[in-house]
Parts: sequence; C-alpha cells; structure tokens
Amino acid sequence: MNINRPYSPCDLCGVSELGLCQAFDSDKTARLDEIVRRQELGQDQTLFYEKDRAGYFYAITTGAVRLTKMLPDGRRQIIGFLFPGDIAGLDADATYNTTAEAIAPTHVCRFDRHQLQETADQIPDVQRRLTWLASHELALAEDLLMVLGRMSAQEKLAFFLIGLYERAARKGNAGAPVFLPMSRADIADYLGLTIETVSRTFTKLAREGVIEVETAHNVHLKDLGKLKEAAGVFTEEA
Amino acid sequence: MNINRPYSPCDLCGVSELGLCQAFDSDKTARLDEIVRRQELGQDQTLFYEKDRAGYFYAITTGAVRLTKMLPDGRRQIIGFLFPGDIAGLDADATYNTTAEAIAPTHVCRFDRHQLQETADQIPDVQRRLTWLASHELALAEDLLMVLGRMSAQEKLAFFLIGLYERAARKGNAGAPVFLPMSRADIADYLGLTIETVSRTFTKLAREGVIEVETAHNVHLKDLGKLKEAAGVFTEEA
DNA sequence: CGTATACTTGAATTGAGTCAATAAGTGTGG
DNA sequence: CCACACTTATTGACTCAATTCAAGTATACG
Repeated sequence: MNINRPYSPCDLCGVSELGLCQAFDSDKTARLDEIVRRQELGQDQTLFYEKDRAGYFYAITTGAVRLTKMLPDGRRQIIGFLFPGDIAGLDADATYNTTAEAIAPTHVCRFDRHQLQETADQIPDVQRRLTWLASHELALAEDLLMVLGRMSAQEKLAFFLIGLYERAARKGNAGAPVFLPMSRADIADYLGLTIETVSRTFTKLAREGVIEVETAHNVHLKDLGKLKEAAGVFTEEA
Repeated sequence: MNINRPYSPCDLCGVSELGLCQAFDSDKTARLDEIVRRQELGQDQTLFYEKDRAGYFYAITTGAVRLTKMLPDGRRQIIGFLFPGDIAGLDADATYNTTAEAIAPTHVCRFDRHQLQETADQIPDVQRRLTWLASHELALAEDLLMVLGRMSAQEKLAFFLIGLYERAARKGNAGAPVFLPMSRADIADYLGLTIETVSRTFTKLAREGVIEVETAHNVHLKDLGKLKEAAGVFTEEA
C-alpha cells in the first residue's frame, strides 16, 4: 500500500462499484492502489487533448467531464458527458480521439495504460471489464448517432433530458429537478444544434407544460410520459 | 481439429491477420477452429436484430454488412458498414444494439460469446484484442458523430467517399474507382440525409469536377485534395 | 454593485426536406 | 434478344425547420 496516497484508499471510494474498479474484489484492491494516482481539476481545465499521445485512462470520481471533437474552423461536437464512475480514454489507440475538459470541479483516478495493461494481463477480470466498458460506450455513441442523424430539435432535447433524468434516478434522485451542469452551448454542441435553438426548445417544452425551467441549470420534468413521447419512445440510455 | 469444418481452416483465411483472429498466432489457431462456425448470407439477409438476445460475435470474411437502428415510426440510422475483417456485435451487452444485414452475398465466421469468453479468459491476447476492437469501433462512431452533428451535406458525402477510398487504398486498390456496394438510401441513412439530397450532392461534386459518377455504384475521385478540403480536412477513418 | 457572460427572444435567411415527375437501370418471361 | 414491369436514381419546384443576425434580459461573479 502506498502511504503517499493523497486521498482515501480505493476500498473507501464512493464509485468503486462502478467504473474500472468494479473488476476488483476487495483483496485485489491493493493492486489498484499501487498504480492509481489521484488528480484534481478546476472548472474548464483540460484532462487531455485530441491527438495527444494517450498515456492514461481516467476514472471520474466527482464532478463532470465533457468529451469534444473540433473541426479546423472551430465547429465543435460534444461526444458525451462523463460523470462519477465513467472512464475517459477508452476510445484512444496511440492518441486520444477526443479532448476531455472538466465542466465542474472534478476529481479523477489516473491509470497508466501500460501499467494497467500489465495488471490486466494477470487479472482477466480487469481486461474483461475494459472490454465491457468500451462496448458500453460504443452502444451509447450509437444511440447518439440515431439522435443526431434522424431526430428533430425537440426530440433531441427530450432525449437529452431523459438521459440525465435516468442517470439521476439510478443514483436515487428520482423526483428531484434534473441538474444540468453544462452550458447551453455545451448542450447545443452535444445535440448538433445552436444555442438559440436549444433555448427556444426549452421554452417550447415549458409552454407545453412538459418541463419547468426553474433556473437555466435546474429543470423539472413535469410530464415524463409526454417527454418520452417527444423523444420518440427511444428510452434506452445510460 | 474439426474435420466437419465446411470451408478452409483459419490459417488459410484471407482476413486472419485482421479482425479477431489477429490475436491468434498459428499454433493457437486450432483453438479457434474448435469454436468458430461459418455462415453464408444472401443479399438483404439479416444476421441479427436490434434487441435480440446477443449470443454471437460475427467476423465478416467476404461481402458487406450494414448496422442499423430504427425508430418506431420507421426512421432509420445506419451506424456503420462492415467489410471483411470487421466484427459485428461488439456493441452488444445482453442484447444487440443494432440490426445487422448483408448488403451483398456475405460469408461470416460466427463465435459463440460464451465460448469465446472462455477462450479469452485463458488467452489474454484474445481479450485484449476484443478491447482493442471495441475501442476502435468507438473511435469510428465518434468520428461519425462529428459528421452527423456538425457537417453540411457536401462535407458529409465527401467524408463518406474518402472513408471508402482510404479503405480500398489500404487493400491496394488505390487508383481504381471507388465501389459503393450500398444504395443511395443506405448512404442517406448513414449520413443523416435524404436520398434526394445525396443524389443532388453527387451531381454537384461531379459538376465541380471533384468526382466522376461512372455508374451509381462506381465513382472516380478526380481531385482527392478538393474532396478532403470539402470534408473539412477531417481525414481520419478506418 | 457593476460588468462581463450566459441566456432568451425576435426577424429574416437558407440548406435540406418534401412532394412530384422523369429517367435510368435491372431482371423476367415471352 | 427484346419488351415490360419494377426498382433505383435523378431532377425540379416548393416548403419548412433550424440557422443566422440582432437585440434585449437575466445571471453570476469579482
């Protein structure tokens, strides 16, 4: 066990049953302690850049991260938002395929890819878990492809809100207002829209009584049925 | 070794250096022979349906496959096209996340997921390869997200043609016309457009001298530079 | 408390979609 | 081998959802 470890050990980590660490039962956790390094990020700090040499995986423990891609002329697409338990860097081969930035104060666990690979070669569960995580991310990306390619602005926003809601519900905050840590610009770049269209669509859904925009970052889903209908009954997400 | 094996053994397979089998050096190939089953598909035959229980991975050896998702009202999004060496089913957890259909006469190698998992538990290279394949698919899906979310019709089609061209070039058919085995409807559903817009955009690119549409399924890329420019110099694809 | 930033709203524009007609392939049977 | 039917692709005219441009208004933070 590493006594220079700056935070709490892995077996006390609040997200250990998620993410990468799910693969370790408690007697294997020591192994993890040896290779993990904690890191803290302020809002808008960058974890890594697209095309940088990919040296690490990062497990988010608190906060939120956005994964983005950019075109040379500045157009941006957000690939996904990561929350505690999620892993950044699963799409990387030699280099990262996206840029990862904190959208709130964030803590991450950093794993050296080579060290993790050595561990994975010895513990099949770990490699298996990596495959599962990548598969899962792939399924989510495919769901978003359908949204971007074939849905209207209203359907896109409904999909987005339901996704955040279901994630919150899985963590036990079912009735509460949905908290949106990201800006309208982030939502727009995630859904392939402009900030103006996002804003108008929020207003439209509110006028129809489907949602209530308490503040720009807190939205009540008043009529989940109608919202799911608006999303084309496309209810899978995670 | 299974003497009832209907086709050539794995070590004679033309795509063994790709796909799943790359993980097996020749003395391990026998292991593969034991669990693989070959399957043949006619045009438009379905390999599996979205939401079916996911029992198998499929490695494409000849032909081409499209992966699709559908909304209840019939809107369709094509997630990707698979060619020899590619694997279908990497995005599946309990159930498949897409439907897989042959767009040409196609041969596949079928792997039972449980059997393959047992093999992978014993041979770390195999599990490692599965992770790599899923990561790679994820990176491709993310590239397509940028295309669907932020590119114009012309940029989308340029991206598509460059992708097919580079794939063909990697197989050694560099100068030849790009062969498009899929219909205009498939291209439209891949790029989030309508067939009319796809058709008009082909015509426009041809008028500008960037491409030459020999037949609907054979296109010469006359000016690869201009085409890449039209695609926003977004040149990665595989 | 003031000022920069983020968000909303309105009016005009436009790129892609829809609807509709024509043309070009593809295959089948006489 | 050709004529017919059917499917697939192209082209044209019009429409519309979302963008762009342009103010305004709210929010947050130093």
